[in-house]
Amino acid sequence: MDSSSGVPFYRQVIQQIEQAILTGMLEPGDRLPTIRSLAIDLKINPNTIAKAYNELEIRGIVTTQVGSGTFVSDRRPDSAESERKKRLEELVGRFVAEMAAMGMDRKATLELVREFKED
Amino acid sequence: MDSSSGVPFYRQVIQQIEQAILTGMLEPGDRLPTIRSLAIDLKINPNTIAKAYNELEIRGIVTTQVGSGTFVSDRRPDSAESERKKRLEELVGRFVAEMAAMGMDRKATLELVREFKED
Amino acid sequence: MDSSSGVPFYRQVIQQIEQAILTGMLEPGDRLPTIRSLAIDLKINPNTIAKAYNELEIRGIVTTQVGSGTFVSDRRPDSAESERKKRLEELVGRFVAEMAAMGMDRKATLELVREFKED
Amino acid sequence: MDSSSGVPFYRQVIQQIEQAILTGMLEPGDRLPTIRSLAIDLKINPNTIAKAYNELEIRGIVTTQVGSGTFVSDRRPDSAESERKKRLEELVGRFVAEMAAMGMDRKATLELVREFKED
DNA sequence: GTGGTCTAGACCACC
DNA sequence: GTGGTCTAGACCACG
Repeated sequence: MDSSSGVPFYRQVIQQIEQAILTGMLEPGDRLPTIRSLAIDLKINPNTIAKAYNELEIRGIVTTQVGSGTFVSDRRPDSAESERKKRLEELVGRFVAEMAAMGMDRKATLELVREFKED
Repeated sequence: MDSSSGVPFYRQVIQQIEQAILTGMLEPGDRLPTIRSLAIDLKINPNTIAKAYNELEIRGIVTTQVGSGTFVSDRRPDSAESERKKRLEELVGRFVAEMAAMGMDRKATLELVREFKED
Repeated sequence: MDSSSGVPFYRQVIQQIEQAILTGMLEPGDRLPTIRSLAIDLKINPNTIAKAYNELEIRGIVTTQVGSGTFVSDRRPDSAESERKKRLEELVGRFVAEMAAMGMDRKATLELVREFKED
Repeated sequence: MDSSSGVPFYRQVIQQIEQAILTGMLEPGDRLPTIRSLAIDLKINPNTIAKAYNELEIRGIVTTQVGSGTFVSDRRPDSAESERKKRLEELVGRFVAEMAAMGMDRKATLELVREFKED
């Protein structure tokens, strides 16, 4: 959890779970950590996890069995390709705009991306 | 104004003005639109514009002359170089991570940035 | 609010709003009651209303402008056509099954749907 | 068992048994499946079946003979007509509302119900 | 004054 | 022990 990013905790949780599903770390049918255990792990309030799980359920990404847990839903992200492209487009677009706002043109931006080293 | 992006209006205003200065559309000494006229233009609350102008003034990018308006200041918006670098680093880092999360490696990411076309 | 029905308050709120949109009492662009005013009206906790509004937003039925209110969204269910069809199929399927479980065959079911009068 | 409907399993079991009695599939004096066999059949926890049978007994719909099984009692399940109508009304109402929320008017809804084919 | 986020805690239904 | 519902209250960002 990154409390300084301004991104709400529950949204960070959602992203991480979507991430895990995308990368195959979580597969359809897999059980998510219980609300309480994850809350303890992340050191945040259980209700915050519950809110994240709830949104994932409304969006059809997971399903909930009261009394037994929360599971990755079978429905695959079939919206898939088009949705994925849309999201990539959006990601790149926002990045280019932010870099431009910092005074970096496309060439300079490319240079920075190329040379970026992960910690 | 993009009300669906989650970026606060006042921050969008700030970015657009910085952008305009960077591109030369606004030059040192130029007068910015009045708070009220801009508010009407953008169809948002005048307080929101005021907040943006205020933050721009704090950062030394514009100066306010009570009674006559708000002007682009002479000082270039060079918020200390180190700070700037830090922010760029952060921007690029987050972007690279998000793209990786979508399954794009550095090469694919560069390709997308290179080919991105603004609307 | 019917506290004896077993249906959670927030779900009752959702249904009533969907209902109001259905009947045209609420139209795209209309502003919903504020969370707090509705909470007072219905004599329940504001957070409960917020939960209902939140779910409506996730489902794309309303949109929220922090600071100014919650509005009936104009976007129609743009969720990709295939996704939409799937959901409709699911909705109808479950309904037909439930009616069958109550001993109603297709003909009787159609009759009931045809004659249903909104409150 | 429909785990996505939100209706508790034990209540679904109750409904199905009431249903079976209503339609004559089960008659007074008939023996219900044992708790364990039904649990295996439906792939749910035996406690859940037990809870359903228990509630049916409280309501006088079945009687239990320890050591020999659970039997349909003589009293007919006539909580009957008014309750039944209320439930049907509710079922249809919610369905119509959900379809409306998906942008389907009454006519389109009827069409979908008419043409729905079970798997 | 608008909604958003987070915490905390109580009580319930289900397995 | 699982998640669900509801209340309460604090603090924040936005208009």
